Amino acid sequence: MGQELGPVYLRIYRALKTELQQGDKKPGDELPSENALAAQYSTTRMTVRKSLQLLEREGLIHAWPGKGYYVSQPSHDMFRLEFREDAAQGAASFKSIDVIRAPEDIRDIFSLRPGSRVIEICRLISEDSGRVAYDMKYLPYIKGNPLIEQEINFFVPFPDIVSRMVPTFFFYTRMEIEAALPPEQVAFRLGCVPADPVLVISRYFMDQKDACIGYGRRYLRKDHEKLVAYSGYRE
Amino acid sequence: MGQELGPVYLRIYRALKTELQQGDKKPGDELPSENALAAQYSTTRMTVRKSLQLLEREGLIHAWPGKGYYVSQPSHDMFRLEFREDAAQGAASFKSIDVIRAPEDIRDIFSLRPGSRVIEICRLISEDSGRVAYDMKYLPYIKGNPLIEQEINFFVPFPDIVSRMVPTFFFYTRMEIEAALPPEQVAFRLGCVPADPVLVISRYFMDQKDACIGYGRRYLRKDHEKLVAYSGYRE
DNA sequence: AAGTGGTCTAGACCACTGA
DNA sequence: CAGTGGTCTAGACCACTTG
Repeated sequence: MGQELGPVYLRIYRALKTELQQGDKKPGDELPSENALAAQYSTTRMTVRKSLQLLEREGLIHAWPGKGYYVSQPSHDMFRLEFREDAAQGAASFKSIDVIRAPEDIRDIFSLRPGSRVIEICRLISEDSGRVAYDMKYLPYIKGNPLIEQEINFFVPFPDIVSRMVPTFFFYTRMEIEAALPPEQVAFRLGCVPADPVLVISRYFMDQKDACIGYGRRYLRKDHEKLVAYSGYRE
Repeated sequence: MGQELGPVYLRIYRALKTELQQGDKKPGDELPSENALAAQYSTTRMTVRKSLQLLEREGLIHAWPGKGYYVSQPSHDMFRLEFREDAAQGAASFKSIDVIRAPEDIRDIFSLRPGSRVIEICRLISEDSGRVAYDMKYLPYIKGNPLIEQEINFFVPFPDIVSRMVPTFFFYTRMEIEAALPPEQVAFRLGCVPADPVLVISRYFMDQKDACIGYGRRYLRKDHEKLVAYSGYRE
């Protein structure tokens, strides 16, 4: 027999999870009650509850007060997607950082008046195989904020830069993913023809009042890098 | 003052969360110890722990055994993406369901021998504004499995159909998102020209042994429907 | 009425960090 | 060393479901 290691609540958790993995229990089936499990493992309800809460958090089971615990029907429509600012192996060749008059689309995003200025940061990401992505980021320009200017020169992740602009770190990011033909300039910089579709990934950093405080857009060449997401129980 | 409702651990949780939202505490700052909070709220450590675990699960704070609790630096590179089988308002006009000899790409996905057959389900999704998406789904064909044939005619979500094929409900989905030009047939059915890029969303349903047990591919017209994902603390 | 999960108490021992 | 979080115990009362 394998050694039973670690805290009691983890041993119970693993035992129950194994039962579910092996198909001994199907969605809709009832689990033993907390009291039954406590007796079975010679422990108390509080310890058993900890095991069950773990399974519940993973979406494997759910509690029905007054009745018992039941195996859940797993959902496969919520996905986890990882998108890192700095491509893992990608060499990020710096392109430009400027204060410019905001183009109309950027003005709309930040709700700025015509003529307002924004900070624009452009980068080209390359790998061994060639150019992979072109990245544009925008921040509202606030006079006399040298902090930002200094830090932008270093490789501080964009979310962290955005974070300095708000009084609290409570903000969220909305990502939009679409397919498009690249603007001529972008195609040129990516070294592909404008008829080649690219993946466009937009990120809107929104504060608690749903105002946009940072915006980034990345063009991904279709022949490199895919976006990957997962749902369910990946080992 | 607003009424303080609900269990004690939720009141403590809300009080602490409000402090974080208002920026009273910044990432890296230390929180009061469990004992201090228990005294402050005239309760016990176990109750306070429950509040803190909630915040910890949300990624807002982390515990450092032997030291204390600290406000976390939130990460903005893990996103939540919702992808529903049946477009919310989209009228799913049924197109075809057939048993066919697997094309080479599908054979590779399922690791099938040449000549093997698969079930192919095609659907065209339309909205008021017009055709939005074209959907292809594949399952290995297993003789004498009338269950599947019967159920496929109804609008059972694909993950649930796939679920019947495995002894346990433990499987995961891998999604790949890319930009591409649509194959001629797909462009025709979507009512767009082949030079118009589309979003291609592939889903691989994988069992515990990393074998593919179901595959779906959706072509999304670029002028409709974007994929949207979120990270961080959305209210 | 008996059993269930949800909450809560008032202790306990442990391994760990810091002064 | 005193203080911290991590685990665990042996009770308790409540609202709820079921027979």
